[in-house]
Amino acid sequence: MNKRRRKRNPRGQGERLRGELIDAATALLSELGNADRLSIRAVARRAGVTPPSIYRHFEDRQSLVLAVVEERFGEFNRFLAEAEAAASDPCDALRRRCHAYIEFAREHPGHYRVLFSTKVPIPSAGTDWGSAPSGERPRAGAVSFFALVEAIQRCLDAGAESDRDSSFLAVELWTVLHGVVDLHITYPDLPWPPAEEITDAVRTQAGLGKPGPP
Amino acid sequence: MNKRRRKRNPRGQGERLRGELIDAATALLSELGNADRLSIRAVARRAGVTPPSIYRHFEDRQSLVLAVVEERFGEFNRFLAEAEAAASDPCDALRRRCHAYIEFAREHPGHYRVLFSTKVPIPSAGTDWGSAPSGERPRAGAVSFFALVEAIQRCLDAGAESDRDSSFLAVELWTVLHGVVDLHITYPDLPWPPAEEITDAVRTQAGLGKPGPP
DNA sequence: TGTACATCAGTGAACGCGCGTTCACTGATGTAC
DNA sequence: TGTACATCAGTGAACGCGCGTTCACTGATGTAC
Repeated sequence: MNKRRRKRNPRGQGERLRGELIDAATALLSELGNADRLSIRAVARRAGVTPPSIYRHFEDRQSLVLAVVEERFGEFNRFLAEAEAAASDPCDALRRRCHAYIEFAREHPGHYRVLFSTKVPIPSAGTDWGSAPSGERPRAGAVSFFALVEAIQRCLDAGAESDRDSSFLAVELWTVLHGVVDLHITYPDLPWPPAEEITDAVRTQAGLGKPGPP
Repeated sequence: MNKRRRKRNPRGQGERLRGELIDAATALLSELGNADRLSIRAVARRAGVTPPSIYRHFEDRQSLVLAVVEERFGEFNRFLAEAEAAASDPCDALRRRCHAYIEFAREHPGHYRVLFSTKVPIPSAGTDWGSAPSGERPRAGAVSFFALVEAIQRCLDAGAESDRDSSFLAVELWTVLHGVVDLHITYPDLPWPPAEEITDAVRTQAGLGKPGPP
């Protein structure tokens, strides 16, 4: 394919390729929606580089995948936090957070799948079965859960009326958010009502629609 | 591994292997939770047979996978329908249907994932990329959706009070059911409240908890 | 009852593929003198 | 200002693997006579 030999980065700038590899892997992951299928060789092709050059920047395939996933999780959490910024009150902030959740999944379905439908250590594409270090990664997904708990608690503190605590409500809401976006990904052709309408319905039914009387 | 040569089925009984292959594939799929990773060779090993013998019963890998998935879908739908049998009224039937949904996913997480988190034509494990016949299969998942719509309609007909129609309510409920079981699979170690409690909360908040006044 | 033979369920060897990973290497860039 | 040299980002060839699929075959089972 790419006959031209890559113009090498100047000395001391070797880190630049690392970024390009992560970008290439990100793009591929977005198309594949599955960390399993992300191969070293495909990333190398996409980045215009030979496979062995990846090993200068990542110990092995697993490390590359983890680096990419880590970045996506960061982006996801930042995107949701920023969505709250323009809110007028805690319940509005929660609404915006939920809508941002849906928007992220709609814009990046492949990444969403990798983040929230992949069991932790992420198994391998090629040959290397059997090594299953039970890593730290469930935490990464949990970060966004705890952010949701806090957002809900602020609604309750502002007077929203519910007979459940923030933790239960967060599970309820996360569940419906995940359910709606994940089913959209699996069955894009069913005649869905807008995802926001479904989650709004659950959110308001649960008593988190608006702050209490002033 | 299995040095002993398989005792061949008697003439005219060749179909028996077909069943054993589906059983082997079912067991593997349950462990893998991912149709991609189901390989012809692994199924053959599990069934105690050589890989080429599979081609006497299935045209290719894809056909084998589809046959297995079809069977699991049938089992799933039957299980939910049977759960309604002992119900005292339509709302109780709906409750039982929801709980059965959760139970199936809890008992067969791998199968659940294949059924409800795999985009339709099911891509391949080995080499054969590029062929993407946009099959008939979204329908299979949709069957269980329409059964849910009908179960909800029976609740409304029996007097349950809701300001939404059965179709919207079905989406709402399916969403929370899928969300809760799927997140349990991805994050089994989070301190979840019982799945039934979450879906019951949404179901009753939506007005489907009990039939209306007699 | 005995034998020749057709059937057909399953085998064994081989193919070409993409994969992860290793190794010794190349050759432009920057630095020391 | 000019030259020898160390650095190190990236290459090219090779490995052994499991995969899907093909092909010609084997040999026990049942049937025809």
